[in-house]
Amino acid sequence: MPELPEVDTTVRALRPKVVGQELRSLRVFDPKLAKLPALLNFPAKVEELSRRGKYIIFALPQKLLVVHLRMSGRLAWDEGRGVPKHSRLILEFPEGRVVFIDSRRLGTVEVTEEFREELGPDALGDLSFLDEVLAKSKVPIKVWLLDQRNIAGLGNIYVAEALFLAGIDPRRQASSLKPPEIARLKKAIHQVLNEALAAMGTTLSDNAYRTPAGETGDYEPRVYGKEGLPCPICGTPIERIELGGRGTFFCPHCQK
DNA sequence: TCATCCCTGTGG
DNA sequence: CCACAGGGATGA
Repeated sequence: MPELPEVDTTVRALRPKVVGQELRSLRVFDPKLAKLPALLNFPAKVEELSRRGKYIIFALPQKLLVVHLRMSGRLAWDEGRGVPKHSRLILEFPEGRVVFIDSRRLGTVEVTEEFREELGPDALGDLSFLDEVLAKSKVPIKVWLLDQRNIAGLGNIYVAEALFLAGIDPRRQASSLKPPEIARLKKAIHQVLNEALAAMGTTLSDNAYRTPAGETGDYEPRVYGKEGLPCPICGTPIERIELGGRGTFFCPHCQK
């Protein structure tokens, strides 16, 4: 579910709750995560909470607790004591707890000493590197933008949205983009991400992403998931194709 | 570079 | 029942 805006919203909401607080214990509800508690010494003060791409990093003394939400994961903050449905892990703090809820159980949590993921530059940062790098790749631009080693943070929704705003067909070879198109793409990526951040992300369906406080994200996609519905610009029905094994939505008239 | 797999839930 | 799902690792 979560892409950069959802992860960033999660981190910003949790930061004031956990930074400087003592992590008292981990409660595990999924055998896949059974080894985690033994890897930490409790209590462990949270020194920092940060985002790298779509990863969430709790910095503890000498250790990093690294969470990736994948498709259906989310982090909730509450002061309750029960175990919410689909809980996989609970981080206990004196004044509340972070609950890792993940119905599909594809999310990952690990403890390491050093963050070692091959991530491209953050999608929210300076995108001037695209000028040079896109020219070298023959893969469809949609597939290129989804690869976190190229650019970190974009996922299936916001790639679709950015390519729509930029007026670029997702099937185009990355190397075929002309300078004006790349300029439009950079602008579109930042616009879409900033819109989504302002809306606290995208909640597509009921049981999906929520902020840690349980609020929905109110970003409304223009083309993602809109197959058959009229393009918001020209009215042409939005098409759905498959690219890189993922559903891909676009306007065949506006995106060339 | 592609298919397959990891999992479970939901909607048509 | 099958198709599909906001992600990513893996092996062919």
